[in-house]
Amino acid sequence: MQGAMNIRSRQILEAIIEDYICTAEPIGSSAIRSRHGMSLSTATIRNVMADLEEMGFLASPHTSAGRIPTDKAYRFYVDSLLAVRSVDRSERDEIRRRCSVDGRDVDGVFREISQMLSSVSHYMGIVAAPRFNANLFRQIDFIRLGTRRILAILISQSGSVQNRIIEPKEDVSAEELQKMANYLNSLLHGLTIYEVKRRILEEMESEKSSYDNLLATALKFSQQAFDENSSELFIEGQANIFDLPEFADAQRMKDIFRAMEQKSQLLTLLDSCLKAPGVNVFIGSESHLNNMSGMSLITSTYVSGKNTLGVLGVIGPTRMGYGKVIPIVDYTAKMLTKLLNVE
Amino acid sequence: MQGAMNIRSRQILEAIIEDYICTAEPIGSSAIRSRHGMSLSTATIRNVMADLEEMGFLASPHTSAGRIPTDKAYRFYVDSLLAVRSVDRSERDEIRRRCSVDGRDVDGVFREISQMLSSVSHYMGIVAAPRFNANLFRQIDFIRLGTRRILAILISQSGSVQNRIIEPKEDVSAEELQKMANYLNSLLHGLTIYEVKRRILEEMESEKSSYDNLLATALKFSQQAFDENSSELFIEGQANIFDLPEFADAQRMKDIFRAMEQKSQLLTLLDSCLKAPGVNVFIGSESHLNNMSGMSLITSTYVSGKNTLGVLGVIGPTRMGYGKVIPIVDYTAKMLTKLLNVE
DNA sequence: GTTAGCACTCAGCCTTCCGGAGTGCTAATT
DNA sequence: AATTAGCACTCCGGAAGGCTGAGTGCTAAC
Repeated sequence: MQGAMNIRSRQILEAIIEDYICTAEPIGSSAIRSRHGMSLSTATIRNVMADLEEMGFLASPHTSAGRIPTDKAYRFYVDSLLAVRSVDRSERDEIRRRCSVDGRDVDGVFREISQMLSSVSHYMGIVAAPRFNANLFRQIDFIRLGTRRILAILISQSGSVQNRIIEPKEDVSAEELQKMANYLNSLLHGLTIYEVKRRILEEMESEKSSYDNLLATALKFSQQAFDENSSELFIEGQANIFDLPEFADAQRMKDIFRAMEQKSQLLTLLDSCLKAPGVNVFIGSESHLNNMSGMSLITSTYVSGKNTLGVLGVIGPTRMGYGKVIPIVDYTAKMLTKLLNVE
Repeated sequence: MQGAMNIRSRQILEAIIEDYICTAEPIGSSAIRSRHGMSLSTATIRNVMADLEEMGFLASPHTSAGRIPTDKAYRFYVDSLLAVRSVDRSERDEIRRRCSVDGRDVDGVFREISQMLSSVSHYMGIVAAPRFNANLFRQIDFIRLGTRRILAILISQSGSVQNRIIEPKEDVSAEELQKMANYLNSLLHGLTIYEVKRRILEEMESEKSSYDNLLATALKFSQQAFDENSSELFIEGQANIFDLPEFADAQRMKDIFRAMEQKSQLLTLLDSCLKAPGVNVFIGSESHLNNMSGMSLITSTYVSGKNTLGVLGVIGPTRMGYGKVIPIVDYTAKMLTKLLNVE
């Protein structure tokens, strides 16, 4: 029996995990027996539980409490035990209903989807808007706001809009700005933003000698305009998490709150998901994020054509309803993909 | 002595308020005597305190604890006792340093200022971006994202950028869109957004009969584009609040969190400040917001020309350092005003 | 009007004391 | 050899009691 993972052990592990997902309380041997109609005695179940604990699937908060699944247990559950259901009818309707763009602003679309994810899953929704850099250049506009103040508007192929305020050393007239925009629009047409940046640098190099002031200025502006921009992260429904019993403690709440406040860490993690298509599940410490112990993250990517644009997902406690949430995330990612690919 | 507010009572009230602001703990008669070098006996102080309690300036959590200032006390303190200092040198430098626009995006400016307010005050910073409606129209652009999908970009005089995705029933070519934009830009030039909306309705009415399809479509698009948009609210530094002892309790934290999550209530309050120029202080229940008991809000307005554009401020516990925070909010509002009025 | 003195109150903390849930071990049963 | 009944043991959590110290209100003296 030692070390082996026979059918009975699996059943018991599964029972514990599923009960714990519901109750958030340590599960004892008798609870398993009664709630799952097992024909085994509690003593036998205890023996199995002791084995499972030795194998690292279970832990006990203290001697006389029941068992709690470890991260390893959830991992095993997700990989081997879980029957991934399809999305419920009502959830599917809700997702479809709230995946729309008409009349919204671009950010609003992502924010809405994040909200939708949180309300459908009852955990936190998270959507990383597409990195502007990963996009194709579409158009740049310069608008003169006043003396020595210019608004640059950048638009990508997918419709993301960025703006930058630029304060040049010398004033530039509206006509000159128009010329600059025309020049840049023809120069940069059809490039990726990444290429755009390189192109601008090259041009600056060659333009330096020609002393064409207007073009030089145009390039300088555009360089500023395309300067690093952290892609936006929409996290919604944090209140959902705070209602869960395992986060009732004030310190725990603060930790989570801080983790969500520094979005850069999360972004790095989500960025790494860009390379892995489809659904990803990070359980507890697997995310390697501070303050994220006890939390799991389920992500999926949304794409446009061949480009993976961004990542969305759900953050919840490790004892989250994986069987329900995974399909939700998956379906939402597909809906968003569809939404962005109307041509 | 009954009811009267003589100098000694004031001094004692002030002492209690200031001590409580520092310690967040009920203040007893002996603490006042020792910490403020009073030549009175504790018994006398107690008599005064009893009077102040009767007048509604003090409350005691229970019989054998010290006294706590009420909202009424803070109000009296702010109105009558408080010596408003000017901003510290170092704070002023920090504010100036972080009030800049160069290279930022428009929202980024407001977010940064909100962050700055929170880090300088050690409470929460809050900035309501200008309501687009309160602005002057500058420019509209239509960009064709694909079949039956259009991106409208609206720019106001002050440089706020809004965008809307529109899904028309029939496809429209890029050239037609250009024509529409030109038409609208000339039609709406120099109007306030508010007038713009009315103008569009009027035009739609008269255009209806002429059956010029292009113009009708243009008007329909612009109507959608100018549709209601909730102005953005940037709240930063919530973690500052969660570290205060009075919010150490989990329930309290949840309440605040929820209050900040529903921004619409806060927006209504801030909107009401638009009419009142200069610094406003809402103490505790004065804000009439749910879940805002125990919190105070200090606001000021920033303007452009004659238009009051928006509101910014600081949210903290009622026992906040009013003497320090009021000048900070005031100075920041002035700096932002200055920043937006470079012509 | 002010103050010293004193009895009184009460939150906070510590300790103690159960009860209950759950365990691990052992010996009996299948 | 696996399963089970039985039992002693552990330990959390809540209830109850007691003590302390800070602070009060009142009264009588200054």
